[in-house]
Amino acid sequence: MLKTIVKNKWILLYGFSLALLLFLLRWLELRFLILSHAQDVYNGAIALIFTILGIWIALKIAKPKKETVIVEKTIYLQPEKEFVLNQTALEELNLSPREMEVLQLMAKGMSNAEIAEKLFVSLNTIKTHSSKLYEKLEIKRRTQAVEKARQLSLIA
Amino acid sequence: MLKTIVKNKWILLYGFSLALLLFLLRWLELRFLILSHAQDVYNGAIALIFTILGIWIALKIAKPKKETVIVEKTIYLQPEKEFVLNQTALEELNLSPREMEVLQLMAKGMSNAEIAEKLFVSLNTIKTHSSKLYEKLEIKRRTQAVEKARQLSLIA
DNA sequence: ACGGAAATCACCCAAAAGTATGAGAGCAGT
DNA sequence: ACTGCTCTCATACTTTTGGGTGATTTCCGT
Repeated sequence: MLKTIVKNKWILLYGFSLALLLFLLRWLELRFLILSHAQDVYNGAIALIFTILGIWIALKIAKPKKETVIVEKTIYLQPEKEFVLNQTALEELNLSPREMEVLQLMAKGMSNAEIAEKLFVSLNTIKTHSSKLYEKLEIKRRTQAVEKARQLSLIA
Repeated sequence: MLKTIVKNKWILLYGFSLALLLFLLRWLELRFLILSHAQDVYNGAIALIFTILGIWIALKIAKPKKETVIVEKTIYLQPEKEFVLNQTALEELNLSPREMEVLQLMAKGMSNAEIAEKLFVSLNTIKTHSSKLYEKLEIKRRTQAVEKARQLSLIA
């Protein structure tokens, strides 16, 4: 059942890619035809395209004229205490590397979706990791995870 | 359909890479063909001239960009072992007493429901407080609140 | 080669959190 | 008395998070 679905996705995506490809080829062909039949149109197209290209290049490369607005922002810096990871607690909890990673990103206030994106995995995967994390830490919520991890010196 | 595509990043990337590659090859081929024609120099000239024209236009048109320069005023806090509430930051944020209370309970890993019970108000009230809290702290989520409050030494 | 752990992902459902909006009560300063 | 702020609560809706289950793949140790 699941296998079938996965297979279908492949086919769908393959078809999509193929369609895109054929479209591009067709477009190139058309361009080529214009070249051999209507030189003027072709020249015009070149002119237009390269004008746009020029504009684009200029906008990309040129240093923007700047109008500087200065905003002052106060930043409070906590002098770093040397963080020492609690190796003992870590081993006792038996967290996997990936789980630790997720825990750390969690503690930074990232959402599951953000973590998923950062680690380049799916949202579901992060959910699985976090669930196991909660199990191992014997907690219920993500804020408790952060709290507990801090207490155990698992994170800074 | 879209959901499916998003979920299969690898497949999507593969499809795109393939399409891009083939497109590139086609483009090179076309370019070679063009080079064998007589019109090329003329076309090249047009391209060059209009590129330059485009650049010129862009430079003329370009609006000055507003650039916000944030000047960071760093303040180092004393390296104390005991927790010292950052009074300055607290005043700047303009958090109400109730909001502070909620923030502290949040940091302990309590859920909104638990906080509501503890403070003997309704869940909706806590939601209102937390929303305002997020607004004032310029954040989106509860874990970020804990993180930020800790950085600012608003909580232990 | 087999078993187990880890990592990945899916689907469904439920709970918690968050957003938007409105509104009333109380309190302090002008 | 008027204004502004805080605290309170509600309703309705969306998003995020968490729980449970099961599948697949890879890698590691026996």
